[in-house]
Amino acid sequence: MRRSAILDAAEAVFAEHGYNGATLEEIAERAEFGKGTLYNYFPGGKEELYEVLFEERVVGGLSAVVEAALPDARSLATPDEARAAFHDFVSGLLHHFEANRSVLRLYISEAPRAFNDPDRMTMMVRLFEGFMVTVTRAIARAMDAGALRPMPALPVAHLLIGNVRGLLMAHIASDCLPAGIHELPPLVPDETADFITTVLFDGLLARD
Amino acid sequence: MRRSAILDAAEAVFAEHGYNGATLEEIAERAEFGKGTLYNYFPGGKEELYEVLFEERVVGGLSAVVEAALPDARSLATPDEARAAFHDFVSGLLHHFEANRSVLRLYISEAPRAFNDPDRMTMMVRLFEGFMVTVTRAIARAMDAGALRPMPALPVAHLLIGNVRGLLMAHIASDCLPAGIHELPPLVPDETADFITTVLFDGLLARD
Amino acid sequence: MRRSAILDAAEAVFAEHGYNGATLEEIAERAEFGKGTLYNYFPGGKEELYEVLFEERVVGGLSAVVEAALPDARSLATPDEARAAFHDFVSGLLHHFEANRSVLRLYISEAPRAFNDPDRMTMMVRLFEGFMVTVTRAIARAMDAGALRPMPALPVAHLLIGNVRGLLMAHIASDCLPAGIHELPPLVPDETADFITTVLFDGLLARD
Amino acid sequence: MRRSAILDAAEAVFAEHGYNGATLEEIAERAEFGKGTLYNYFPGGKEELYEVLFEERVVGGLSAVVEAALPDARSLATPDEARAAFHDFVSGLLHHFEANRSVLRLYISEAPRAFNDPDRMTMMVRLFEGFMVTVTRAIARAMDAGALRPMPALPVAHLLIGNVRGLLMAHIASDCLPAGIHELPPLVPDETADFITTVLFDGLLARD
DNA sequence: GATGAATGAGATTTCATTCAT
DNA sequence: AATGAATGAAATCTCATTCAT
Repeated sequence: MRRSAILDAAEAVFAEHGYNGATLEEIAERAEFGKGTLYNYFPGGKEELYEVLFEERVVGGLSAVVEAALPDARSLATPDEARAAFHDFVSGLLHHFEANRSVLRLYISEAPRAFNDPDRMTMMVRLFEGFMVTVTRAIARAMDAGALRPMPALPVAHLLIGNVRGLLMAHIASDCLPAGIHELPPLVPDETADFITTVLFDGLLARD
Repeated sequence: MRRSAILDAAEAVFAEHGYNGATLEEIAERAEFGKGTLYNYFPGGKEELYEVLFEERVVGGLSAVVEAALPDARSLATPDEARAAFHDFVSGLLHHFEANRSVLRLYISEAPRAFNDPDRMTMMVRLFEGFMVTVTRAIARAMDAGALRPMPALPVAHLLIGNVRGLLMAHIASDCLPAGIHELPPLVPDETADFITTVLFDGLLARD
Repeated sequence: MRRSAILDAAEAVFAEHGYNGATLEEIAERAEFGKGTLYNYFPGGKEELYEVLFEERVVGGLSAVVEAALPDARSLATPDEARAAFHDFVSGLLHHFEANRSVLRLYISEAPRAFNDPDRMTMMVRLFEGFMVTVTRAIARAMDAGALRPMPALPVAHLLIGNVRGLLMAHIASDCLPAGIHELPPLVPDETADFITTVLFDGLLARD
Repeated sequence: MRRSAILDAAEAVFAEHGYNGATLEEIAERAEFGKGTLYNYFPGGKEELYEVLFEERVVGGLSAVVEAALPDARSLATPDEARAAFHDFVSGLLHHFEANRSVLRLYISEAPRAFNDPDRMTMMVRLFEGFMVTVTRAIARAMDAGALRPMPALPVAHLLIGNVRGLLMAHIASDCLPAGIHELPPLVPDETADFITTVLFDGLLARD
């Protein structure tokens, strides 16, 4: 209860100001707690708050999405099945992030902090490992079944995630802009999922 | 001379520690200058150093690559021409980043700082605008010529960039890891460019 | 019952970490009470705990020793009687502290805290007054009886106490040291009492 | 210059409030420096300030005294020579501390902090080692020469130091007291040295 | 121009104490 | 009487920036 109120506040403040710009003062204030209370729930302080947020909210959310869309039980044996499944996955990600704007901000803007510190990077890799494994396994299954062209599955997974992240970055960039500088149409999850799925499955080349 | 020695030092230190972790002390030391001297060359201090670095090195490098591979003069009228041109582009990016590791680190891990501050974001969008416009225009040309399937060109540009960034992120992540946690094969620019081009142009679906 | 369980815990924790290093959290934990309960028994909090400990355990113990060895009723009329009595006193102190290591730690390392605060110093002086008076009176009696050389009795009392404290400090110092740095033989109360008594009564000068 | 101004301020503040009660704020204020300046001179912060103070001022002062009074070259072959030398030593200590009140306060009230931390204790033992060795060696020489009764020299050194410290503690205690609670006459270094020397060399026993 | 000592705002963190339950 | 979550004052320490030399 209290714990999640603190996490809510931390999520908002980290998303708005970034890890370094966020102050415990502001988090405590927004949570309507004293500063010291944070340390009762998260003795590790700022860093622990950040990690828990990533674990529970960022990765937790992504995992829920991937497990809903790409369970091991789902058949990916035909091109249509594969396309439908990955469409669901991409669409799920977009819906999830649309509904959790500040989680998205955390993911996009704060995850790269890990590149400056091996410990943080190790933590991140561990956190995202399950997620990546599930995605990669689904891709491999579809390839094994002959639905997808045989390729190294892990790089394909990175491409897929990179596609989603690329579009999301472009879209939240506009949130941060004063006005009309960026002309992207609003992100409509299902249309965007169609778009990504089409490019990725059918390729950019014109066909007759 | 001095100026670029300072920038070299700043590039290295920002890349290693991130914007917040970098100290002017260390930059000055590595540049073999006094701290005060930095302010003669970059009166705006740390923030200006960061901006100049992005402008001259990150964006400058990207622009050189895109202009080499996708000049307006290059014909993109047939699928093969388009494929070859974009392959050159991706390959150029990968080669550039392979040769400029710390620029890559800046691009991947420090650019997202912009999401926490509208001013910085505006700057970033301006800086990257030319680059994005050139990529987008090339895509649009190939579509207009019938080489590529007609789609909104800007989102496709974001996808393309996102693909490259996704793979690069995965690769520099392993640099930051203790050992053997991540099993990606070493990034070979031309093979990786083949891979990205194939997926993007032909799609993942198996074809007979 | 409860009260003394709390004092036991406080004694241990103060002895181990010093006044400032001790936390009520740890004291409560070791006493197996809630933190709030401490305030039911010792409304003055940390400071009161410390004072009570000094009064009941440090000074209380010292007073018991001095009253056993140097009661007003004990005859100190001859050199042998005086020597025996003070030997008993010193030996009693050493035995007491040997059996109460953490009381000793409190006495040696935490009493000096009083020097930083007149109120605490006043308290300390009051607490130790009875003890010092008894020692001083015994010395004065022995002097009046002609057993000891006439000298100002109070400074002699400080010397005597200082001797004991000096050796004790040297000995507990070795407890705190990593290994073999300090070469003092183990403190054997009766031998050490012999030693102190000999020096103090007979002097260091060689005699024939 | 600056460095010693900071040390002067730190000495005064530590002496007045003790290690824990002292704040860097107050030290900086008294030194008429900004807080940050302290860290230019003493990067280790409060702890380093404290260590340097002990090394340079407390131990440095004691070593100067002991080397002046008890150099290896001084003959301690007869009782009179020994008595004179140790009288000089005690008198030197008392003069030194009379002239350096806050150094005395540091020595008396802050050195015991070491008992709560092995690292600090190790440091203290190292710092005081040279001093103790010199005193002990002088005692041993006097014993070897037959001037003093043969006894273990190190414990005798602790007794001697303990005597001085005991009297000093009694005297600075009165400084901390409101008024007239403590009746010690003012400490007159040479008389007090006579007193200590007499007790220690001739013993307390009355002689005819 | 070059320097680096000085600065102090501002951040994180600790913990004695309170008080509603 | 017993509790321990909540509190926030207060402490240490960092570092971008200034400016006299």
